[in-house]
Amino acid sequence: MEQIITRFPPSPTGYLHVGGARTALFNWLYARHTKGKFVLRIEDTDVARSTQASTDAILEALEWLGIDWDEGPYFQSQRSAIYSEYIEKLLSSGQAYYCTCSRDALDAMRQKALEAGGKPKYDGICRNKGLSKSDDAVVRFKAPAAGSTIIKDVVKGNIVIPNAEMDDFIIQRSDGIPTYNLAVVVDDITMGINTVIRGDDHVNNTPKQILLYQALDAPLPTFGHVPMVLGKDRARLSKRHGAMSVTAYRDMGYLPDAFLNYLVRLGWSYGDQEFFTKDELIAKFTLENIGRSPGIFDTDKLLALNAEHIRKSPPAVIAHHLVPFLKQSGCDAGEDEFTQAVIQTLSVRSKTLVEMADGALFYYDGKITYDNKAAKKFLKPVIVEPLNLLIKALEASDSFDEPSLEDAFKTVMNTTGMKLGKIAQPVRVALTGKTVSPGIFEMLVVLGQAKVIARLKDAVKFIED
RNA sequence: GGUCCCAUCGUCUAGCGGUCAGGACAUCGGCCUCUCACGCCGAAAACACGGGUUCGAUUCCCGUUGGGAUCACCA
Repeated sequence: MEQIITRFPPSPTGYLHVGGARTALFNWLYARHTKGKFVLRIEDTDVARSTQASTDAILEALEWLGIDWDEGPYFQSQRSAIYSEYIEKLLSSGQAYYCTCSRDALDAMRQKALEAGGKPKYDGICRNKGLSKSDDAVVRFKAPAAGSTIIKDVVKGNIVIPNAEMDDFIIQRSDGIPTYNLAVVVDDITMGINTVIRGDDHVNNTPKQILLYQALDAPLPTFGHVPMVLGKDRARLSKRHGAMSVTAYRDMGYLPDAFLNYLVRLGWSYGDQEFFTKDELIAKFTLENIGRSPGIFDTDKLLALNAEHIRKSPPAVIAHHLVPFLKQSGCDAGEDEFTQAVIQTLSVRSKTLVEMADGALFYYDGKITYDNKAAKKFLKPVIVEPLNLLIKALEASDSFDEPSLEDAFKTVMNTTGMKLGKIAQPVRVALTGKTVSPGIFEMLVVLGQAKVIARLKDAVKFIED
């Protein structure tokens, strides 16, 4: 079988948003699954709205997601010679023509059609005028007025669109720049793209593109239109539903693999399986399992999945993503063994990296500042004696692993008659400043003998003052 | 409005003619427990409606309703 070549063609008019990321992911996964190629193409024919900053932002987001490309990025703005060549082909074969209708005339035409209850389309008035090139002329494609065009869609099945729906659409603007439909088709032909997975919102111009393929005598790619992502109110996902930008999720402390996992499950399934590593996705992703109905973006589920990925990822991987957050909080952390040990105590109780970083700070702090309420409740004179006993026991101990720590605590429990719970909370506050933290013993081990004893002594002093 | 798409628990979904309609998130109970989590056990929760086809429809067909998309010298 022929090698699968897919593509992702964002237009650089903003950041990479959730919906775009999902179609990029589907194309990327399919290419990786089939050992094919994934091409990145920047569709910047809209000069007025395209910016370099947007391009950079999109590339940055893709890199964070781990979606890499085999070819590109190509820029449509640099390919005008190719488009001209193809437009010329269409012109000389009589499948396209120049049109000099003014925008005002066109607007009036639409207005009139609308009032008459019809569809606002171009009436083809210049079609047989045999106009030649001029400054204000656009190039239109001669679309068939009758019959219908059929899309063989791998996710939706056959879609039949009456050709009457299409008018002689513009393929080259008066400034010489090709329009979207023409540029896409020429690019896909010349780049060898044979699989086009894109959003549902494109089904309506797919027949136009099919007509162009046929006029250009080029083989049709496989089309697949995936349903849109909706917001909570069932309307198409937009800014008012919250974060749209992929990198915003990075900044909120999501793991890229968790985000990918969520995105792919929104509209694709593999039996009952919910959790996927990236490699599993590559191994299991196929077009047949893409759903046909639109899905609502659910941040609760994304959060739950993120928590699961945090729990199941190797500490070294988490460390890589966590360290920037730690540094942002002003702590000098590296992706070292200490940080990884810290992560192991925190991963089961962190839903995001932001949360994890927050819970990790006390490990790195020099001096602990006590939460007021916590100190008031647990750092009281009655606990001074047990704390001193504990300090003694810990100083006497020459190993500092969990069993020996448990022994130390038992000694204190036996001599004071206190239960573990009564001792653990004050110790927790002494070590972390808070009433919530990882388990006492695992935390002590990571913190180490010196820090633990110092902090306990600080606490005793704090109470006595 | 024309055209196109879609329709299973609140949400994501499994199901591909015969199932007690399954799983996950969220919700609500309980267990575990040094805090918080994790984990475990349990509860509640769905086939939009109406016609067909069939011995039998969640499943196939048609219609209704509802939702979405799109109708530019934007992509």
